[in-house]
Amino acid sequence: MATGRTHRPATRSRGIPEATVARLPLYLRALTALSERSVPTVSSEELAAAAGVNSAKLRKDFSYLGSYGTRGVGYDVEYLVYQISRELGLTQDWPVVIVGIGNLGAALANYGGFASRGFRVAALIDADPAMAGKPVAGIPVQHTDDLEKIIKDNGVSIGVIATPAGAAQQVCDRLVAAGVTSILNFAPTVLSVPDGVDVRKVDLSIELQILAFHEQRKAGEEAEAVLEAEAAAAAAKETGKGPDGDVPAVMPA
Amino acid sequence: MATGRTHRPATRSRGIPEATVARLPLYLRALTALSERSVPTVSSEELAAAAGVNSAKLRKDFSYLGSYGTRGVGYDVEYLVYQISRELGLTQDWPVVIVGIGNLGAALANYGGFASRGFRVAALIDADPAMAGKPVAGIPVQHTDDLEKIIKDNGVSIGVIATPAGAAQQVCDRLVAAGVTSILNFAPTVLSVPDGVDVRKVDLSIELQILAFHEQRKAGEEAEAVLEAEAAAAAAKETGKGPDGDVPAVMPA
DNA sequence: CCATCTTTGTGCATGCATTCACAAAGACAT
DNA sequence: ATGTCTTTGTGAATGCATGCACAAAGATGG
Repeated sequence: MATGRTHRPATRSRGIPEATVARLPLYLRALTALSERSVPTVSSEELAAAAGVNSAKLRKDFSYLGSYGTRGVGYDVEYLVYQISRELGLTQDWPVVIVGIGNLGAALANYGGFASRGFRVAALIDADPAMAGKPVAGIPVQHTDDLEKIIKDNGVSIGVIATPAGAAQQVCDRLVAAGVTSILNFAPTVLSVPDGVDVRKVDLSIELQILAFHEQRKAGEEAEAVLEAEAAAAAAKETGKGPDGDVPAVMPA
Repeated sequence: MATGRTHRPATRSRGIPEATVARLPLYLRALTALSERSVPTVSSEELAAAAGVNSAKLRKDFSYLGSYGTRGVGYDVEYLVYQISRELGLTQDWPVVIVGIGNLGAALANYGGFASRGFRVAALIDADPAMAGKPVAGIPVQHTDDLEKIIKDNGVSIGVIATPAGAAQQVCDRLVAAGVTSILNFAPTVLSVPDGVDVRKVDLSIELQILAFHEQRKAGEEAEAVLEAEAAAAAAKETGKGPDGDVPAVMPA
């Protein structure tokens, strides 16, 4: 942090909970869709459904922003879009650099939703001299040597790292030294950064592994249920009594 | 869920907390790196540092898996790699399909970390007939028409959606109907799925918006700190007393 | 102007996650 | 063996997030 304080002692920070912040973009997206359909107002129930959360949570989330709803009616869509945008800092322009223009970096550069909401790809940077000058998504790739200058000239404070894992920490260090204070990391590494720099991580392989865990659990439970059912059937045969009714019926694989 | 029960009543599920599951891949990656360097054992402190968490959390996480450590020594790296892999279901092969082979889909297909850990790209699927047959990452793209057959023939239970937002729900429905029970969604939409199907979402633009929020907050606090410092300076001038020592020194921008 | 009906905003209870702090376990030296 | 030293595993305390349930607010119709 620029002041050298890690956590300033709760001075006035209106303190929107992190979990709420993470949902605001979701609401914003749903609201934008409503706005495009010229829907004037929306109830917490409807909006919650569109955003995939429950309505009590949504109302509590909004309560942190202030009282923007009208009882008996709902929320004014346009007004709420504006308030959330402002709260998220999307009413200003955020220049972003993407470092590492491989498959993923190129995909990110081409990603439309990037530009749509206050974010602007200010530069693409790659370590491969052969890439330099080549346009990707209409933007010429620049060489890593100029990283610091690019950051400073464009006033960039958000950087996206899409390099191989091995290069990520080094790139990160240079970004931070040049003044970047928020980093979105796609490389499969834990980045270490000084206090005051935010890092968010997007990791393909981790997401898949979490899915695999649940997938396995589901398979295991199913097998277990089959065993239970068989045991129950055997017991029934044994004692002459039926199953206790609490065992779900399952088709043996 | 195949049994029709949404939450089976805590029957035996050894109940590893979700937050822990989400960290296991992180530990696994750190452990794999250690394993490659032939490090035999590691303490919770060291491993925690490598994974970017604190050691108490790590120990508690591992305690859900069982007692695999040795007091006074630490954890056996190889053994732990095996245990976590098994717990995550990575000792088996998970065929995966990627639907939507645009920039992002292609990047995912080319992503190495994909194949490395138990996951195998079984097929690439796209709605564009012009793509059909074209190889991406060495795998020929197949047409959406054959989606159901592909899923069934390959026994796929995990699907990755990298289509535009508009197509995502429809693709999702077809995947689920064909037997997929875990979905990794890159499209910026809320997917609705029946009970028993897991969805995880990766959303670029949401991550950036969260960063923007914090970035703005930092800027705001800095400005506020400047104001405070100025006020304090003014007050000091006024009363002849110095600042109270609790106000951080700041360089005015 | 009053009654009714809808929908918000929030106090409260509950449950999950994190962190602390320490006793118990074991290695290792003497 | 015995004592020391390291490091785990875990009870207990705290803090955060979720969801319920309802009172208060306001719209709307008669």
